[in-house]
Amino acid sequence: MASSPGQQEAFPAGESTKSRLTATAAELFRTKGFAATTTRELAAALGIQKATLYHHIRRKEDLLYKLCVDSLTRMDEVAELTESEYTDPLERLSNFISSHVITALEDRDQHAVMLTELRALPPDERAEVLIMRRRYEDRVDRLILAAQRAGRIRADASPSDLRLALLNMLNWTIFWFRPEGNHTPEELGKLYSEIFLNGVVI
Amino acid sequence: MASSPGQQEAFPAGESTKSRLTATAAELFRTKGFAATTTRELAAALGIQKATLYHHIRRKEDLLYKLCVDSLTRMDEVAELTESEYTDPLERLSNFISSHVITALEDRDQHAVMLTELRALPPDERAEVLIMRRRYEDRVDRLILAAQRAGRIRADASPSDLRLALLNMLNWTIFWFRPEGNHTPEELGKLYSEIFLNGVVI
DNA sequence: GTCTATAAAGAGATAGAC
DNA sequence: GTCTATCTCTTTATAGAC
Repeated sequence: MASSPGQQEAFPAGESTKSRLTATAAELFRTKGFAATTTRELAAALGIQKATLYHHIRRKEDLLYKLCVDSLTRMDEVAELTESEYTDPLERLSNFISSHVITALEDRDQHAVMLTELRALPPDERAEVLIMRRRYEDRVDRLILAAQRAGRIRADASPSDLRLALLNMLNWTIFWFRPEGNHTPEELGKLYSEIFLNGVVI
Repeated sequence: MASSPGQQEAFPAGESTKSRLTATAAELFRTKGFAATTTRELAAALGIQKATLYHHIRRKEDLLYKLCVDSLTRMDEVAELTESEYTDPLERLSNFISSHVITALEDRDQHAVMLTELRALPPDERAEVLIMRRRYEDRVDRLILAAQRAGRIRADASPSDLRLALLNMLNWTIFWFRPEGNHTPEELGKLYSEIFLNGVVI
């Protein structure tokens, strides 16, 4: 449907300020950190004045909160979908690893900010995000427990200990991954899945 | 030797301000982030006035720089020592993993700050620290390459790719490790060594 | 080595016009 | 939806006495 007068343009020349806001904030927050990113820098990166920023948000923290919620919502949706596509416990686990890495790296800026800048959120919003994170971790624990009960992976370590080891390996990737680098997210997901499941020893 | 008048006390009642400064800064920088930690908070945590802080340091960044250098110096010393104690490539690698985890977690605050707050350093100092980091990474690459050449671990991935996977798993631990938690650094080092080398599949 | 007092700059956020 | 102008508070760092 074509846009009618008085409404916002259906096909603006560039993306609207609102839609660019989140991505631009995510990039700055990831590279400089939330506290070290000023509203002046953010406005400049968007090509608008500081004051205009406050037409779209109430506070700087609003941006961080939205980034965290969006990122975790997407991670959970993808994990749910991946889980539904397999039944074998080990296949579920290895495909979870790949799709976690791919999704996190496709959304690198937002995902990195969600993981590392959570402490800058006001207490209530931080608590909300922590609940979402916990829900995701519980999902991983269940995948691991299922593989243990099927006798496919070691059961002398708790699901949460194995989950921490796994997410350690996957999450730190955000600190050095570059889209223009040597490997695609797909390749990294495959490598990490192989290492976590089978190790590097021949 | 006893202290003589005019010199600093040999056995002060508490630790001197200077010696407490680094550890206190490390703790604050790790928990709040460098940018979000104010000199007021730091002074308050030390029980001194803000101005007194500037008798010991020139700038807030001085503290960050010292933390990074001290942390990396210690990591490298321990790695060197561990390497000298073993000759078998696989033993060298597994013992490196354990001692990396133990040393990093014993020095948790400083190590975490070195890993996550480097971007807050002025360019020249950041470059210096990056060189030290690179030296440490090269050491890990050599350990991995030696094990590959001995035919003990997979050689279809480059040393740097395997090193990134390994340090991913080890480094993220700083975000959730608590000294009072379920596991000692020794136990975690052993678990991560087993997983990296042999995987979790039975 | 520590203090009180203060300078100077930078930060988040708002008022009100267009 | 965006602007210019500005308020108010916080920040790092220094001056100078004890």
